Amino acid sequence: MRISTKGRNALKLMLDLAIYNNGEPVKIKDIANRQEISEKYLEQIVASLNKAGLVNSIRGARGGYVLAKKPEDYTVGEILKSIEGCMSPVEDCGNDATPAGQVSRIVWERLEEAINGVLEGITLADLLDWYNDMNIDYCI
Amino acid sequence: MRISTKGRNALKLMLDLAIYNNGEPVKIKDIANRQEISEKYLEQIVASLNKAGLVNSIRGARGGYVLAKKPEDYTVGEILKSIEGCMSPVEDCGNDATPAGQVSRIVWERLEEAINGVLEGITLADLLDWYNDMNIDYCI
DNA sequence: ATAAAACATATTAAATTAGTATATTTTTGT
DNA sequence: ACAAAAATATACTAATTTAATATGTTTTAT
Repeated sequence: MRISTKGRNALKLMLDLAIYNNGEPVKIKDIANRQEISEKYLEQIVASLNKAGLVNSIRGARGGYVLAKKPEDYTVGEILKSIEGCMSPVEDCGNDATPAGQVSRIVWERLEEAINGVLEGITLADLLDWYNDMNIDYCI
Repeated sequence: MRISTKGRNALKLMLDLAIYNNGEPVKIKDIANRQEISEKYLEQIVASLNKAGLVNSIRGARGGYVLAKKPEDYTVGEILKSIEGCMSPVEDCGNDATPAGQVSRIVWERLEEAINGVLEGITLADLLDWYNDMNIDYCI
């Protein structure tokens, strides 16, 4: 019942993009240094985010990535789902036709609903706010 | 973000024990046939449940397993946890000291709370009720 | 005694995860 | 025009986890 490190790193990457969200594209190299994640690994992750349309890429020298929309318009759920597929606790929506399987499905459905409730209820803007609150000391 | 099949089979096993919960010990062989799960695989699973004290075993011929307490006294959470360890979405309770890591932790904490809320809120007796409701047609 | 059951341990095969490695393409600055 | 910097693409690998299977042993009722 774990979120993969890939998913967690995707969230960090998106938060980093939100933090450094001034017109300039943000380089993977810089994110890699700041977040202490391998550059090549991050490239794989951002490729998925790009394919999902969550980020825009600018190629070539002075290129990088920018958010495709405003931080408040991303939910944590959509970011994680772009990496992990759906957040269901069982695959195939648990299509186990046995009696015990059908009974269990009620559990999995309630669980998925609760998970989605949390993840759709938190936006990238929330993460950014928390980040800023956390660093309020350094801003005096 | 998946519940393992081992965990799901553990839940089916416990439900089966609850269904056939008349003084007699229930044989793994019978559970295996009813739930269509390999006998040897089930033995591994029930060994964990036994170690966790969730079931009692009766050895020897005519032996088997019985629930250690009443169905209403088991939560789905405790059953799954005895197999899967804790249900936290990140290991080590997410002790990532980086700023982005600390912000992410808020998400994981809320998620774990929601997951536990669901899983601790459903008991084995609930599963049994749902099972009986499901089969109400056959009881006429 | 023997059969039926739990119990114990080792092995395996496949899938997943978490990366590395290598090369190509695109764009900017000089 | 050219070099450097960046994204993009693809292939590979090593470790771990998962989902079993296999082989035996111990215990107990009949």
